[in-house]
Amino acid sequence: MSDKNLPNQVSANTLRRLPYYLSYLKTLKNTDVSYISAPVIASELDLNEVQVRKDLAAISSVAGKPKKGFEIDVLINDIQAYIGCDVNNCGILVGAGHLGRALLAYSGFEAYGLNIIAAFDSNPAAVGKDIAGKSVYHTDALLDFCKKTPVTIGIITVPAEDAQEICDLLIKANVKAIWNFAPVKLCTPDGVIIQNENIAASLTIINKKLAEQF
Amino acid sequence: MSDKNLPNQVSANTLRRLPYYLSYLKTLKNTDVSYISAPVIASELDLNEVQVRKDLAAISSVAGKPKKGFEIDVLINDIQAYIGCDVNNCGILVGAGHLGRALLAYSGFEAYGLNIIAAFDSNPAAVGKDIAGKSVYHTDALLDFCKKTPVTIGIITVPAEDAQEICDLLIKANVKAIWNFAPVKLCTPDGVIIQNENIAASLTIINKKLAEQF
DNA sequence: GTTTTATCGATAAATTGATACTGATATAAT
DNA sequence: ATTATATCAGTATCAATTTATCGATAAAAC
Repeated sequence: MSDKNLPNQVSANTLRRLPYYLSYLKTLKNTDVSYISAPVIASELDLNEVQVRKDLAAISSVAGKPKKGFEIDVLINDIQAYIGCDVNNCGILVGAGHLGRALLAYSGFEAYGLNIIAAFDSNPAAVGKDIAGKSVYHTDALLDFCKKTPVTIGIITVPAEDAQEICDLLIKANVKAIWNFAPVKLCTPDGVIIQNENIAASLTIINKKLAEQF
Repeated sequence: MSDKNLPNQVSANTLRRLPYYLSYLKTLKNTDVSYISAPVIASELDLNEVQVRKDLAAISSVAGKPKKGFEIDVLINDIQAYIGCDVNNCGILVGAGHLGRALLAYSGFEAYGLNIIAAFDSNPAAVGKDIAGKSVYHTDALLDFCKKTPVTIGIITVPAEDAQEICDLLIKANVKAIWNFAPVKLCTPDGVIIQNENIAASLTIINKKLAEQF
């Protein structure tokens, strides 16, 4: 049973806020304060005080102390543990275009438990290259690669029209989760985790707000 | 007055779905069908039928026809217009690291009305380079640049600890919106639009789902 | 031309997430 | 030691979003 004393139904919104808490708490680590209260976090991060308390209660087993707040070090540890900083998932990336290369080179994912170990592309010009110390193989080699080295997370950075095909391939390769950067809904069997990253959506929101303002 | 016959309070969630509608509708353009119904879109995109209808009603002035649905071409046009594909916003990017370079090179933003015209970095090694035809200048030159060439959108891809400083600089340079890729809450005066892009959040969600499953 | 039916649009219900409120409690001040 | 107070945790309220229901209607079938 996956029974913990923490609620196992934390909303995606809460999850989204965790990295912000973490980043803020880390800025306090160098200072001399060792406790932080929910109202202070809330005002710094422009959130509601109760919301902060609920978020923290959901992911941390430690209780806050009246008049002082929460112990910063403990909070940092709990958030990191909850986020999965301690896990180590192997990932491969398919589509070594601009976006793909950037993600390959980006070093921030290790802090969130993801280790991208290789990339794949069907473009002969990309195959064989080395990006940030990671090799780019031909997509045809993907299945064999995953037989030898079990991969948990597949990252899709191919154009929208190719995304489903790559998705099918990744599922055949037995990945447990797919992180999809193409703006398309992928068809997947039950049990495979899909996380859509939607950069265009943010631009849409910006455009809308800009248009509203003027 | 910014009065249209469309509701001007479309939720962020709806906005987030629009790119998916658009991408799906475009796949139908090559086929021989010219009408699409809300139930079909819903099942393809794994959404609720009513939700699809509401989203479309919010952004399109055209009515759907019983037994047929919505005219695909009209929908595509309406979504594109709403998203702001037709606008042309000038953007600059600060922080020509891995992520920054990727965004510079990524060609998909034009389709959403954003044209990144230059990049800035304080690292001498990056200054002077050309990335995807766009020059990287020193951050010190940012203010002058924006005086000559008005910039609407500032993109922050610097490390978390430098983000606020760059944010202040961009505001001094009179940008109207800031697209922030650092996982920190930025302090800004009223009137400046902030859109946070939070790649770490997605990883958090994936990790959580993976942990739940096993 | 009439009937059947898929889909629409609108309204209502339910769910979810955010915010406000209240009593309890540990810390700090007197 | 006693009092005052900031903050916590839990409960209740409120707002927003999603989902369900229902009559109306245009297209298709007969």
